[in-house]
Amino acid sequence: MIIIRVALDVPVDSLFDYIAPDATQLNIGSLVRVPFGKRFMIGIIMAIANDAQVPHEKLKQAEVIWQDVPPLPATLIELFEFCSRYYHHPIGMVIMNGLPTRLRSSKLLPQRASAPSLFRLTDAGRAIAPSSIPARNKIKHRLLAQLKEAGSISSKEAKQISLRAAGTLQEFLLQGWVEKVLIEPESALNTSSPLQLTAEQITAINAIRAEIGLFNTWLLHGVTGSGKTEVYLQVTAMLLKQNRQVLILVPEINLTPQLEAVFRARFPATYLVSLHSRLSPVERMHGWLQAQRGEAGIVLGTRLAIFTPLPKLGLIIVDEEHDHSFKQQDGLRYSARDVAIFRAKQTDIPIILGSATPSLESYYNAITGRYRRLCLRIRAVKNATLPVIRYINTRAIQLKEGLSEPLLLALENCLTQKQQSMIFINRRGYAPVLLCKSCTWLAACSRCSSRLVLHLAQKNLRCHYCGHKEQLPPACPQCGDQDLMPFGHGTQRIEAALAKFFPEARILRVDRDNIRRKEAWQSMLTAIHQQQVDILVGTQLLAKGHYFPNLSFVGVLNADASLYSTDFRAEERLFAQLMQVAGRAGRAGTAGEVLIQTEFPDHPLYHALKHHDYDAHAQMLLKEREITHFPPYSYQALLNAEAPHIDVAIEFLTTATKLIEPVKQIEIFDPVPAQMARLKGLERAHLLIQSSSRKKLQLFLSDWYIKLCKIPNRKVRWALDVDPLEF
DNA sequence: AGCACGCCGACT
DNA sequence: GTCGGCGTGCTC
Repeated sequence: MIIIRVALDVPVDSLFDYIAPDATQLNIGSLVRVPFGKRFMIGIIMAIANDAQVPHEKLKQAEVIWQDVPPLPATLIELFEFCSRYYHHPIGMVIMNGLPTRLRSSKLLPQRASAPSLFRLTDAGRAIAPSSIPARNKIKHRLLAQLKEAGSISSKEAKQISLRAAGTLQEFLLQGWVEKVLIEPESALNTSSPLQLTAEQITAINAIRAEIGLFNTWLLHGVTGSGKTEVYLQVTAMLLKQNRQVLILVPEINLTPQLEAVFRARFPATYLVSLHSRLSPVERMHGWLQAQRGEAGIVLGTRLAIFTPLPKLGLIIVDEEHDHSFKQQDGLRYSARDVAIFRAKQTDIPIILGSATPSLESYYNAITGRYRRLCLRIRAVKNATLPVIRYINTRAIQLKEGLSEPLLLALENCLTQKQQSMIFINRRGYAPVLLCKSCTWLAACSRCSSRLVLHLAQKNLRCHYCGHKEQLPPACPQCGDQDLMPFGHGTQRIEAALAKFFPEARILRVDRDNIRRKEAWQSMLTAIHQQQVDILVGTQLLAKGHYFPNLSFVGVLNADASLYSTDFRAEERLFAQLMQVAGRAGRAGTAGEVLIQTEFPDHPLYHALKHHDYDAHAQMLLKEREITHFPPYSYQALLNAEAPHIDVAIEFLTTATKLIEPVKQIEIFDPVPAQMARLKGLERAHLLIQSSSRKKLQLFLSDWYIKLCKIPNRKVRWALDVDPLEF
């Protein structure tokens, strides 16, 4: 009897044994449908054995092995196993987290989608007179017409004519009217770039190319506008020429279309697949399968794309590596950047981490020699200099609707000179607080320990943490006073204020509320580029990776919020954000100016920012981290617990600490309520574990995790977060 | 995670 | 007498 050991999507850290289905090819990594309890599930064959590890009477027979999906490659399974070990998460759940949902559903066999192929008109096809085809056969006529005009048609173009065109093309193929042409890998090394490369870019490209077949973590540290993308493109070109695949990770869905367009334009003959959570399940599955078959030369996606099978992988690029959205915050709490580094090492290929403001972890690794840093200090665009940064002390000055006189003046200047300007405020909605003038009431979320944000346009109050919405009350629910006062400023309020101050200006607000619709952001970008906008008002969405050629002024409001935060990474994040925002100004020949309204203009962060001195600031933060013994000078793990009542969560954590025998080099902190103590109706607490040795921490966690699973677990949901970013 | 089994309170 | 609350425990 042959036994297969199967990983399933259940929160149990073990495999499940089944009798192999009769007379089928058995492969490790194959998808298999098995009976589990009362239902059926999809699992992965992890091992094949002669004997089961459970009594024989318990064994059931697996139903069917998916033949249409090739088995997961051994290296991908290894990657999953690493994640399971490192993040202490059941292997089955790790694997299922990495597979497209459509493959996990037990719906039967997915249709095969291939990379687009090219159909070229043959001489026989050219000789066909349109009149010989019945007029009612519209698809044939249109296909033939297009073929005669262009000489060839890709399956993708054919699809645009009609969804049934693929069948018609097959008919043409059988009749010998067209022939199938393989799309060639990048035939020539495409070095023609629109710009003259800077010396720094050339140095970086040559350094990476010189060791293209070896594992290396390259930290591409380049100021905004220094042309990091060009370095990615040049190295990618080299690998595509060698018929290797390139994986590119970007932090946000909003950034995929932009980078996708750049890569598509540079490598028109390479098949590019983009993978992110906004795709339909079928689209995602197809992209994944095309990558697995090696048909996709470039895979570009968000963090989930790190788990794509890529048989010919030759390079990984992580753009904006410092971005926190590479870390998944629930389920498998992995960092796609860190997993990417493991994967590069495993495959023995280079990985490029790109950023204008590297995470302190990466920066530290670079200066200690674990990573190799390549610096781009000069902006690649001719005549573009870094913007001048000035501060407005808001404690010494009167504000009008949250805006200072110098800032309004600068905006007016831009308007008269017909240049674009931008106001950055990291707060959506109209006002972050709504309070009653006569009593103490303020609008709070019933499910979270948060304030409700006033959204005046929609006349409602919203919780930005759980998404709860409620109608704006006409009067104070506590004392009945009708004088409810919005306090503080959000994007909507600033937009309204600017409209009042500059009635003739064209103002565009950009925040999450505004770009919900799929195409909204794209059309806004077009409007900005066509200079149909004078003043942009927006959140950090505006700061990330976009190029606004006519933008010469940036105003920053309310940046101080995170200056004296309890989160030890808040300052690092703020600095990165401000560098990014400042980098928007003055890129193409126009001198840029940045004005920051702050109560603490003397804060060291602002000093470093003024001189665009990332290194000075990073060195300063590193000193602090060293003294306080925080990452990168220590490694952390967080045990999170949530329960209907905080006491229960704390009690669970206290029990958890009691399971620990004192271990050298492992620091255990006291259980404390989380920053957002209440979220979505549950109360949360956590416990921090810290060690200067990653290895020691891992050993400890492995042992502890087993014990944690055995705690009789009433109503407490808990999870381990290794290398946590949020507390 | 699901899903069943199981043991105590208010209903046709 | 049963319907149903969700506490406990298992799934190969």
